[in-house]
Order: sequence, then C-alpha cells, then structure tokens
Amino acid sequence: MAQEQNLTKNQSLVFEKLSAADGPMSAYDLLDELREQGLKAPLQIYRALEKLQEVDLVHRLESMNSFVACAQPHCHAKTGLVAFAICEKCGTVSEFSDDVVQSRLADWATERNFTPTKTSLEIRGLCQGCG
Amino acid sequence: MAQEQNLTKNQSLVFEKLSAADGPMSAYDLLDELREQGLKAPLQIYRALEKLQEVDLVHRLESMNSFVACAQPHCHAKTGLVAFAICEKCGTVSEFSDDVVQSRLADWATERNFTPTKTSLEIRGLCQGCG
DNA sequence: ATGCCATACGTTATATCATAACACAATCCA
DNA sequence: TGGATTGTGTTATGATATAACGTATGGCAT
Ligand SMILES: [Zn+2]
Ligand SMILES: [Zn+2]
Ligand SMILES: [Zn+2]
Ligand SMILES: [Zn+2]
Repeated sequence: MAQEQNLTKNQSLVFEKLSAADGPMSAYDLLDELREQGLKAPLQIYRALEKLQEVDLVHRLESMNSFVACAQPHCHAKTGLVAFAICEKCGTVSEFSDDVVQSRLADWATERNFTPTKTSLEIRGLCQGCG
Repeated sequence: MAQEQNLTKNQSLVFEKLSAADGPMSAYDLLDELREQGLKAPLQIYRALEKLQEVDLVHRLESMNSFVACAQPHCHAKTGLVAFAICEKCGTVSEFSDDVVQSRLADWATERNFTPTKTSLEIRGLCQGCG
C-alpha cells in the first residue's frame, strides 16, 4: 500500500478513477471523467498513467489501447509476468499469471540471449457469462 | 502457397511490401511506400491488412501498432499460438510458438469457461546483438 | 440472361490515440 | 543555496484507425 501514498494529485485522480471503473478505460475516457476535477489535457492523463505503470498499479492493455487498475497490487515482484483475458462482448478483464508460462518464456529468451524488458500477453475471447 | 494466389491486387501489394521489409511496418509506412503503385488512402491499406491477417499471412504487433509478414506461413493450423520477441533497439522481430505455453493457456481458459478467439504474446527487450 | 449476394474497391471526412515543445513550480539533497 | 529531478499546465501537432457513402466485380441460383 506504500505506493498509493506517494502518488501526486493527478496520479491519484487517475488511479482512483481507474480503480472504481468496472473495466478498462482509454486515456480519453479518463480525461472526460476527470474534467470536473480540473484535468484538461491528454498529457495530464498520459503522464499519470506512465507513472502508475512504472509502479505496477496500472496495466496497459496493448490490444485495446486502454488501461486497467492492477487486480493484485504488490504481487508483481513475485509474478513478473502478467496476463489478461479480455471478454470482447462485456469488456470484463481477468488478470492472472502463470509460473509455467513465465519460465517457459524465460527459457526461450535465455537460449537466444534475448533480454526481456516487458512482456504482454492478452487473450481475447468470450468470458463464461458471454460464451 | 495457395493463399498467395487468391490475393487481390491491393492485398498482394501490401503483402509483398511487408515480406520484403526487414522489420515491422505501420499501415502508414506501407501507404507511403505504395503510393507509386497507386494506393492513396489508409483504408486501402487497412482493408488489405485485415484480409491478410485473416489468412495468417500477416500478423499485427499490438504493442507497436505495426505489422509483419508471417515468418512460418501455413503452420498456424498446427501452432495456433504465435509469439513475438521484439528488439527495442534494432527492431528485429522473432516469431515463434511454444506448445507448453499454448496448452497452459488453453487449460486456464478451459477451467474458466473462457472461449479464446485471439491471443497476442509479445516480448519486448534486447536481442542478442543489441543486448 | 437476369437478378441477387458477397466481396473488394475508391474517396472523403472524421474519430481516436499519443507526443513534442516550452515554461513554470515543487521537492530533494549536496 | 543552488543545482538536479520530477511533476505540472498549455498549445499545438503527429500518428493510428474507422465511418459512411457509392461503385464494381464475380459467383451462382433461378
Ligand atoms: Zn497487476
Ligand atoms: Zn463477457
Ligand atoms: Zn506466423
Ligand atoms: Zn536488436
């Protein structure tokens, strides 16, 4: 919980809005909802998101240009790899990790002298309720 | 090779340009290079790319909004899951697949009644030469 | 052959996502 | 106390992607 304490005003606004949301939001979604709190420009959102991603409170969903609050804060030191299942009908996002997948990918990288910095793993499909 | 035969003119132009490239290209990169062949609008590129992705001749790299020709055409019926390692310095993209990762993700989905339609797995980092 | 359907094409306009560049303020700490 | 770092506010611009419209083509059933 330490990290939340250190957030600046804009970072807190963005993080709280994203945490309260029931699904992913785009940067412009966030901007629209934070105008009444005084935010006016996309950069204010993007800069906050950038910082929030650095401290693993927020993840970017590459396949849909949007962002979610982390579902398991403070566990990323252990997990390293984070995966998402994204329902294309209802928008629900499930965050999970898998040690076997992670070590398998680590092996692939090691064998080829590839130095990973960030991995994104996103499964699009239909969730239980929508399938 | 059957698939290449069936391509329309625009689809062939895009596919050949992408195959000849030594790395990923954005839709607008492609448009710039295909103007002399008569292409004029982004939609012409995007529509060709859409079709090429459907037949697995081209992959979209979600984490960088760009596209690559498939490195192992006609194997995707077997592999299903395709992964990419992307060098952030030199831009080299390595396409690979891994049965263990694939089955592990399939298990995750099965257990949760999640029906996958498309999975993207992209490892950013530094390749052997750039590390 | 005619009518119908599915697919591709061409074009203009617009929507959506993201960053450059600059000036200023707050904070940390040598 | 002064330099470095980080965050902020603002304007402008760049980059990526799709909507909406009309047309053309080819397959194929009547
Ligand atoms: Zn997380
Ligand atoms: Zn759903
Ligand atoms: Zn491929
Ligand atoms: Zn490299």
